[in-house]
Formats: sequence, C-alpha cells, structure tokens
Amino acid sequence: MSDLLERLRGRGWRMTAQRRVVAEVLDGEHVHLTADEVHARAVERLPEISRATVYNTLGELVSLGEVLEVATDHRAKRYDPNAHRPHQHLVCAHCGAIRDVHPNGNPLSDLPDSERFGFTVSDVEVTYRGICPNCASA
Amino acid sequence: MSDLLERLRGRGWRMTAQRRVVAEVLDGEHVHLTADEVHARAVERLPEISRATVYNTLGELVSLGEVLEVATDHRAKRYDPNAHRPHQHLVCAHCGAIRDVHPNGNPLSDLPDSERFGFTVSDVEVTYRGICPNCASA
DNA sequence: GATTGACTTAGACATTGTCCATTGTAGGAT
DNA sequence: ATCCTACAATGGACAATGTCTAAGTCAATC
Repeated sequence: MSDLLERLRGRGWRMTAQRRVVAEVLDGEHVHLTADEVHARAVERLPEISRATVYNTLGELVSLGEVLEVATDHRAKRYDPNAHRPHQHLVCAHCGAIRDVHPNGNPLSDLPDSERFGFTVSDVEVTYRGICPNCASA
Repeated sequence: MSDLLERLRGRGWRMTAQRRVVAEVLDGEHVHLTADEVHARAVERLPEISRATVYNTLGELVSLGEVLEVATDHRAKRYDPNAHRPHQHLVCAHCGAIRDVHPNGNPLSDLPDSERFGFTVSDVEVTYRGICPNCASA
C-alpha cells in the first residue's frame, strides 16, 4: 500500500492532506476498520478532517479498486486495503476479531453454470464464523 | 415453514397474533426481506403491530435457528427463512435481486486447518456478486 | 501569483437498529 | 369461566451508520 499514493496521483487524483491521512490510516495488512474508526484515527493526525470527507474518500478508494468493502459483521461496513491479494475472512462470533484467510481453490469456480441463472458473476465474498481461541478459553 | 408454528409452540413459544403474522410474512422460499420490509408487510395484516415487536421476533427466530440473518447487501440485514436447507446467495450488484444458489462442495471444508488459527469454525456465509440478465440487457 | 474546478466542511437529514417504561394478554391454575 | 402472572407488545426516545447540500477552501495549472 506504500505506493498507493503514487498510483492514485497517476490516475489524476488530486492530493490533499485529508486523502493522504485516510490512505495512511488504511496502510498495512490485516486492517479491517469501519468508516467511523478510520475517521477517529484520521482525526488524531488531522484534527479538522470531517466525517463526510472520510466517507467520500473511502467510497472513492473502493470505486478505484484500491480498497474492498466487506460485510463481515452485521453492522457497519469494513474497509480492507488488502485489495490486490485475494483472500477471505474468518470472524469470531463472540468478540468480532477478524483474520484474513485463504481457502483452498477459487470459491468462484465452485458455482456451476446451472446455478448462475444468467448472471455475469464477477466476485465472491466468503465469511467464515466461529469462536476464536481467546473467547473459547474464557 | 408451514409447520414452523407447531415447532415453536412445542418449544414453549407463547403464540401471539404478532408472532403469527411475522412467521406468515416470512413463509415461503426465496424470501429475503429486511426487518422493515417484514414490518411493512406485517402491518398490512395487523395494523397495530409495532416495529420493536418485529425486530424482537426476528431476533428470536434467529436465536432459535429458524431463520438466518444474511448480509447480502451492504445495508440492512436480511432474514432468510430457508434455514434448514444449506444454500448461499447470488446478488445483482445493480438492482439487488437475490437468488438462492448451491455451490459445489461444502465451502466450510475449503478452509484448511492451517488457516483456522485455532478458531472453532462453525459456519460460512458466501455471497456471489454479479449482474443479472435483466440489468445486463438494459 | 491568479484562476478555477475539484475538494472539504458542518450539520441537517435518512435509514437501520436498540432500549425502556408502560400496558396488554396467553395460557396455566383454580 | 375467571383470575393471575410472567411473558409479550407498544410507542417513542435514543443510538449508530450513512448520505446530502450549500458554502467556503485549496491543489494544480497557466
């Protein structure tokens, strides 16, 4: 993600302090923040950044394919910057902890044509649920 | 689902007009309503039913394992009464249409032990996304 | 260093979900 | 059949998440 800013600039993205901060907050692996969590962290670095800007910027990053939107919990959307390496998610039903996981095979190819109903299927989101070791021992 | 009411009564569920109506609204295959959609349909049959009761009743049906909560869109939770036949969902990214689908194999077994990180994995939710024939031709 | 169109802001608004104090009632006991 | 009581329903306030708009600001270009 370190070269994300370069890539975005190359696509004609106007570079502002706000966008830089949002991108920095999302930097790293295994990051799965909600929009308001991103906002909270962004405010620490740039106190005057507004909620609307964070929502807008996240939406743009998703449109550009640089960040994935995932529905791992049944509440707020989470934003996953690890968009360029296919993976799925394993979620603790008790504490909400999230791990990136890599199932065998390609889940997309498990859906036969007869089950596609004429859809052009382009994407699949898999969420495994269970209890993490911490919660199991508690 | 026609025998749902019997099953619930057998479990000591107190039968009220409101619960009956919610169960009736959910009856059928390929039903994927949001809580507020369930409420809207319930009001048609029982005008004084409250939103809170619908939310409570749906929550109970989920706890009892009679209805599944699915996060197919990235907005409101949807409630799927088809809880006793394993299936996954195919969603149109454009119009939101939802189909029940049955991928090959068991998605749960595609997650190797080395990718479970000590979790006790009990469940998997798969959402395929694409464009439906209607939206493709428009 | 002026210009301009894209970006940001603050806050109102919309949608979805939860909580609580009060009122009502299903189903068992009499 | 009537009464009791624990469980359920109500309505409205509140919380959490997400969207929109009008006005002000600024990055990139010239």
